[in-house]
Amino acid sequence: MQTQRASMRRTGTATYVTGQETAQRILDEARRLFMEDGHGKLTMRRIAKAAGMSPGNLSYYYPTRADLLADLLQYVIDGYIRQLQTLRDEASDDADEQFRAVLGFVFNDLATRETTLFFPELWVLANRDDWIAQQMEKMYAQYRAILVDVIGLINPTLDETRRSDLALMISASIEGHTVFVGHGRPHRARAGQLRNLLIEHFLRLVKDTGGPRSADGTKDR
Amino acid sequence: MQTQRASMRRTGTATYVTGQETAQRILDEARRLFMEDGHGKLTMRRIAKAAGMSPGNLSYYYPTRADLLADLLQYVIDGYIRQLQTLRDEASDDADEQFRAVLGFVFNDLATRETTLFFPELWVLANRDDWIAQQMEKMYAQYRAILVDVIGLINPTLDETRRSDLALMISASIEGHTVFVGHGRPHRARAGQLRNLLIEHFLRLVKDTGGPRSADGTKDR
Amino acid sequence: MQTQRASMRRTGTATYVTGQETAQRILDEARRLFMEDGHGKLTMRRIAKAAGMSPGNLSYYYPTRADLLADLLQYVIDGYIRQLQTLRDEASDDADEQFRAVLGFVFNDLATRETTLFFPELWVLANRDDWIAQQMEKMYAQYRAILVDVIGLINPTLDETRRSDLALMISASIEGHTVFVGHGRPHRARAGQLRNLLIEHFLRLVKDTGGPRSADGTKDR
Amino acid sequence: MQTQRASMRRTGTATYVTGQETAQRILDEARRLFMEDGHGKLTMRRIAKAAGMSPGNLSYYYPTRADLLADLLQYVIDGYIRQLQTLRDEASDDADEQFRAVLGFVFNDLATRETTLFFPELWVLANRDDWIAQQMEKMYAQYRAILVDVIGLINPTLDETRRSDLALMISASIEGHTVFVGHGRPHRARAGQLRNLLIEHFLRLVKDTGGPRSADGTKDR
DNA sequence: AATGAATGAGCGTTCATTCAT
DNA sequence: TATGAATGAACGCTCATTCAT
Repeated sequence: MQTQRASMRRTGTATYVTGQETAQRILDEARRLFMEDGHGKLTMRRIAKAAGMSPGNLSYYYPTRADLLADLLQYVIDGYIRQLQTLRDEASDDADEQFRAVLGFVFNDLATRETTLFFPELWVLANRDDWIAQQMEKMYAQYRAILVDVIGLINPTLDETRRSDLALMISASIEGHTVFVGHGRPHRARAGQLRNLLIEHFLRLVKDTGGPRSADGTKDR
Repeated sequence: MQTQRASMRRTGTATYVTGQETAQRILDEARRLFMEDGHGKLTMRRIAKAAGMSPGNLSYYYPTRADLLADLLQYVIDGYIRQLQTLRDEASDDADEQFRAVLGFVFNDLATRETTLFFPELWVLANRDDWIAQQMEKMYAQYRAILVDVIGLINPTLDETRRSDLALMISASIEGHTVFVGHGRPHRARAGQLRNLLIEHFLRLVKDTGGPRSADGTKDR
Repeated sequence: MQTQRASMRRTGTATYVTGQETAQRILDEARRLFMEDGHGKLTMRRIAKAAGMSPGNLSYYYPTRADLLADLLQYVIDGYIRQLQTLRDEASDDADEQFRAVLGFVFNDLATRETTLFFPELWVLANRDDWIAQQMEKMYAQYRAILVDVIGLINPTLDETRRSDLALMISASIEGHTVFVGHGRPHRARAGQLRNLLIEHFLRLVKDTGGPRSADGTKDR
Repeated sequence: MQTQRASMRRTGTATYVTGQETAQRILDEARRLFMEDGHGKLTMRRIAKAAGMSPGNLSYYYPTRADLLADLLQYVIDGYIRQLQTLRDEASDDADEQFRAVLGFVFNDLATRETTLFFPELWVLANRDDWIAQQMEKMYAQYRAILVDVIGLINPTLDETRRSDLALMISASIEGHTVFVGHGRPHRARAGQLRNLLIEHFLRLVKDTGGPRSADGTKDR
């Protein structure tokens, strides 16, 4: 497993121990504030205060807010990627169970307070900032890569395109539930039901889908 | 059907014609700015300037930014609700076709620039503001009500709960595609494929799902 | 004579009486601070405080510091231009006396605290900002225009180019004395001597200079 | 003749070779930045970065910005003084030619980018800081000393005061041209004309001026 | 002799809001 | 209804400076 470091926009070198601690404190507090109050209220001053430092010192580590935000998102996204890799490593032998494990994990995660609050913010930012869109896509791509593999195990007759499309469709569908059954969302009570419904159903779909150019009625309309 | 104007937080009485026109102009320009640059850059000054008025006069119509935002979201959401109702009214007799029409419309809509930009912003706001969450849920509830009806036509053996769960799952799944195949999003080229895949597949699911407490392997895990 | 107004970069409309007063107070206090402490210490906050207003209100009148500075320089320069025009209007009939009056006025003015402090700041700004350089040149051009006229009266045999060159040389020479005999400068005690020396001498030069392409030994070396 | 280095405010002892090199690098980079962007943008951080060092280390050499500025101006001024002395040493035997050489050199120099940008900054600083005013005066005094000598050679009948006044007047006049015919200034195309006009004319003045208390019409007015 | 780390004040500017006109 | 005029807090950021390492 990789080391923790994700910071690349930081100019404060953090070579001393105190510096490293400060750098970490910045990311942690920024992360907390981001989750808590969203991007709009994530100001340099608030981060500095939360991390117990002066604004001047914060901008020694991050000269601009954009730099800090970039590192912060990288940091959080890296956390998710690491979880995904762990997930894969721990996968059982049975393909169906792998499928259930991966989607189940994501579904459960989406209901946590952190994820429910974080991802919509990320989606908004990605809509306005190309670099953020890229990082986000990189993360989702890693996630889908796992899905593509598992789908291939379940139904080896599917070609690459079909596997990709299925993975994309499945992951997009699950992500969509964040807004409805996520933490504090109105239908969170149905989360368990929907999770099983969705997973079993997509599992069946993967199995049932014919090979390349299958007769599933797909034609662009 | 509702009237065109939805303003309820506005304190300016807008009893004169010019006042009504101004009120409308505010909402239209605010809407445009919201779509264009997002909630974070939607400031009273910018709205006032866009609507060709002074900030002072804007705050005659909307004493606080929150009031304006509330009316604005109501206004935009009402627009979507109206579209949904039109959709229902124009539905064909064939249940399958109704299903395809409703979901097809939503899927196509999600790829428009406006919707791709607007909904994630709405989701973020709903995460932080209960009133907004309520209005959003009201809108989605109307949308799902249509779905529940159509699902009932397709498969009358399903009980209320099952219909609701299916409608929720289907709508959530489709919404999730906004982030991946929406306007400017990295996989927009697959939108057509995914739309058909998703719709046909959900249609089959609705048909195949057993009656109440069906043996679909669903148990909370 | 023109009205007092020079402001063109101001966005505060100053239509009310209080607004006009405020606009005037800003320019006056800014002018005072500029003379007193120089461009480097002329900050929006200091101006606002000196004019007894909030920074927010100052930026209602001048959205940016550059706008304020532009108006300020225009305002001060206009003051000098007005003085120059008065000077011309009051000129006596005798050409020699006109010459002495104009140069004597400038020389005396350069020794005032205001002018000694203001002009070097202006020269520095003109070195870095084209717009300021333009405004400055416009002012000096008006000044030289007067000189050119008087020189023509004194020695009608001179062609345009020669008159212009003489005016330029004379005015530049006098300006240079600001740094040496201006207010608080080390040789201010010699100001009187030098003024007479310089003026009489330039007067003789104007008289002695031959017509166009005179045999004054001028060849580019 | 002075040594090359003039640093007197510096507290870093610079006893090691590397220290001396660093001290030199600071002055050179500071000089470059001062010429390039002016006093207002000459910050400790920018100098440190340009000299490839940390702000902390810079303040080991110069504890305050004022100290650095003092040394810097001394350094630059010393450069000019050295040029002036070279000038004198290379002077021809003919007095008239010496006069032309000295003034010609200064006039040409004033049109260089460096000098056009540097001197007005110096004048401004001298207006606000006595120590700087002193150093500047010291430099100009040396320059005028040369002029006084040459003037004495040309016209030995002049007494000290008259020679001094003439030197002051001549040097001030030439300095004034910086703003009008210097580098990038609007009348730089006339520089050659004006130089000859001015020099020949002042040469004649020196020759023509009567002895002490001459009847040149000079009376304080 | 040098860097890393930190402070605290100040910068220009934007903002929601208020209120007299 | 509408604008003009004003506030005061907050924003991101830069600065000279200090001090431990």
